[in-house]
This record gives sequence, C-alpha cells and structure tokens, in this order.
Amino acid sequence: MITKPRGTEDVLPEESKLWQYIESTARCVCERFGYKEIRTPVFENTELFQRGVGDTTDVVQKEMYTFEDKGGRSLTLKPEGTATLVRSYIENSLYANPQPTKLSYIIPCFRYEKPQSGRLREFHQFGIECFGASSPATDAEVISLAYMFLKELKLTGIELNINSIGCPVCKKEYNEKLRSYFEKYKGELCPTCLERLEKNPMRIIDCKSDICSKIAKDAPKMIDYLCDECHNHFESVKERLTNMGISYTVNPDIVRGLDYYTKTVFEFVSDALGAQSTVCGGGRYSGLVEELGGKPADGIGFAAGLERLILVIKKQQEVSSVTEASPDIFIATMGDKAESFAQKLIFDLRNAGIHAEQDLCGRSLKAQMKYADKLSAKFSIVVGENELSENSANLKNMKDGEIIATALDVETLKSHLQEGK
RNA sequence: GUGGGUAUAGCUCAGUUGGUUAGAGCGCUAGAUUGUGGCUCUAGAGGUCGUCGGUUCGACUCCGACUAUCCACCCCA
Repeated sequence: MITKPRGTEDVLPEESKLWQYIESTARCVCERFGYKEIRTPVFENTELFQRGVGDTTDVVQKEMYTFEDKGGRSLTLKPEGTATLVRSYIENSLYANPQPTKLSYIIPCFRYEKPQSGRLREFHQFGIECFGASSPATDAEVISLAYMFLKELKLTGIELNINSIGCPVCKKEYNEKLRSYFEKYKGELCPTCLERLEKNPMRIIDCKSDICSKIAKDAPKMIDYLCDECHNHFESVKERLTNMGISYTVNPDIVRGLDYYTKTVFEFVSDALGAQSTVCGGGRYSGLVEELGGKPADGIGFAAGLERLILVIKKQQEVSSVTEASPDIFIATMGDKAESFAQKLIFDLRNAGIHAEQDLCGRSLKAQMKYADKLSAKFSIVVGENELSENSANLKNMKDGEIIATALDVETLKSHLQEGK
C-alpha cells in the first residue's frame, strides 16, 4: 500500500464541512474589512524566502522544501505567506493603487518539521496583509479583524498577547543592552542560547530551559527601551484596542521567529492545544518591502493556522453538529425498465434543484430501502411495472412513514417535496 | 534534529507466565417465504497481529533495527 507522505493529511468529506465553514467565515469577515483575496503560486524562487523571511531563521535554514526544476532554477514550496505577498505587491505595482493595499489569502504552506499535534509538513494558513499604511490605526484594524474572525468561529479560551519589538533603530540599541546583560551569565546559558547571544540575543528570552528562562526573567525588556516614536505607536495601538473592547495582555516575551517583524507583534493563543498553542500570529514589518526591491512601504498582517483552528473547534464540540447533506428523495426501482426510467427522472429532478438518489449497486428492493434510510433520505418512492403503466406511485415520508399518491413527473414531485419540508 | 510512549479487522479495543484454526462490539454485505427502511435475529466477507531480522521445538506475546503515529523539546500558524 502506498501511504500519504509524512506530515500530510487527507481531509475527508465529513471534515471538509468544517473547512468550508472556517474558510467562508474568513472570507466573510475580510469582505467587511475591505481585504480582497489574492491567489499566488504554491512555489516561489528560493531567494524570495532567503531574503524575505531571513537567512538566519530556522524556517529558512532547515525547514524549507527546496528543489531544482528541470531548468536548473531553485524553487521552494511556500513556507509562509507574507514574503509572497510582498513580492506580488511589488511585481504587480499594487502600490500604484490608492493606499493602503489590503489583501487576504488562504494557502497551503510547507515546512519540513517533525510532525506533532498542530504541526504538519503541509498545513494551511488564512492570512491578511496591509501595505502602505504605518499608522497605529492599521495595527488596530488588523488585530481587530483577527479578533472578529476568531469570535465568529465561536472559539472560547482564546487570549490575545501583544508586544512591541521596536524599530530597527531602538531594536539595535536594545540588543546591545541585552547582550551585555547575558554576557554576565555566559557560563550558565544553554548551548543554543550561547549561539543566540551572538546572532540574535532576543531569542534567549524565548528559551524554555529552566536556567535560561530564569536568567531571562530579569533581563531588560524591549518595551522599556522603545524610542519615543515606537512607544507612542504602541500606546496608541493599545488604546484603540481597548476602545474596541478587545482585551489583551502585554507580553514582553513574545518575540517572533521571523526576521522581518518590527514594532507591533501579537499572537492569539488557545488553551485547548498543548504545545503548539498559537492559533494566529502576526505583526508589523517596516523594512521588508524595501528589502525585496520595492519602494519603502510599511506592511502589517497575520496568519492563522487552519488545522489548529480545527483542533480547537473539535475539542470544543464533543460531537460535531455539522449536519450531513441528505437526499430530498430516494427512488427505489424494480426491473431494468423502471431503473432506466428512474435515472432519467432523477436527472430531471436534479436539474430542477432537487437532491435525488438511486441505488447504483444492484440491490434488492428491501436493501434499497435500507440504503435510503442510511442516506437519511427525506422521501422515497418505489417504481416498478405497475407504477410505470399507471404513471403514479406512493410517495413515502421516511420520517413518519406517511404515504401519499403522486404522479411521476418533476413538477408534481417537486411540489410534494416542498410541502413536506 | 533530540528525548519518551504506541503499533492486532474499515473504526474502538480484548488476547491469559511464549503453545495448535487470533476474538468482541460497531460498521459493511446478504437473508428471515418471492413489492417497502428504522427494532430484532441469522449468516458472510474482511487481519502475512506495522516491516525486517534474532532468541526458541514453537513468537501477536521476548530482544534488536527500521517505518509510521502520538507527546514533549526546538520552531512556528
């Protein structure tokens, strides 16, 4: 047997209902906020992610699905959405439209990681990006969209954490402070954090090891070192969130792992998920558009992991309340002539917008009725020689067993079915 | 990439200190006097017991490797 590749999942018909529900909720919310859907390629030139996501990040260093095509080009399956959108924004000159440019997407992403609950090698993200607006109002709008999306999915136990990691100027100053702080504990830090000390000391704050987190507890906080502009920006974002009734926790420890983030970063965390608990995360990025060859423009956005949302929803509702689509009518037949007649009738009924079914496995009449029951058909009729010659049959309501006589034409059947609803 | 748990029918799981034709419930198929579902009853199909190797007279059972899966680290959505 050939099995699916590691870290991938089949979405079976039962579950795809849930996917459609989440996707339509996402689209519906985006529409109200003026975010328009964009569709982009599944793979991009590898360089886009090296430059866009950052050469030093784990995502780029060890998690990308990179391959060479027959023309010798290095291509990579998208590990995330933002870099692609920035590329498209520049390449299609979307900056020439009235700004800001507000985009949304639902995409598959690929990362070569060890699979675990809430972490797959192919996973899906719903995200938005807003380009060309640097005001705090933009941050608040983006966060409020995520908030409303999660709220409309009726998720409980979700919390919003926000932080500001400053602009390149104050970030750099802060990094120096941080480095000199951790230098003092050089002998105690774990090996990975020792490396981080050189490259990106902010990541040490993230470390879960007992010793490092204890040391990091008293480390200087970015929030205390923000420059005036960054500080005011962050204050304004918080005030706007409060105004909208969106509660949040300022969490100085959220440091996003992707290089491009500046100023506002945030994540929505679920208490239902175990280790991979971030259900939606994002932030502002000021230098990315320029880095990828565009005229300087601010960007801000978020991505939500659809598989994780589905995990939360499934955990919340013990039994899925998603109702299966059931046929309006099942036509059981006896004999070839009747069967052939029924297929034509069913075709016409379907053409008239009715969900009609028949047996395709050559079952006995009794077995056909059982099958109709399993499909939860609302009505059934049996067509045999008698019905054909008289052009009439008994229409049975499967719920209460009530029977009425009906002619075997689309209009009559349709009106009976509508009455029965 | 590092650690730990798990692997028996489509699904959920039994399987006695290693012993002959490996079981149950649900599901699936068929039937219970030849033209009507749900309840009940009967029968049937379906497993190289994750894979490969080792120990043994004999392995689903013990050991090893591999693979898959789950949990955690790491990282992130």
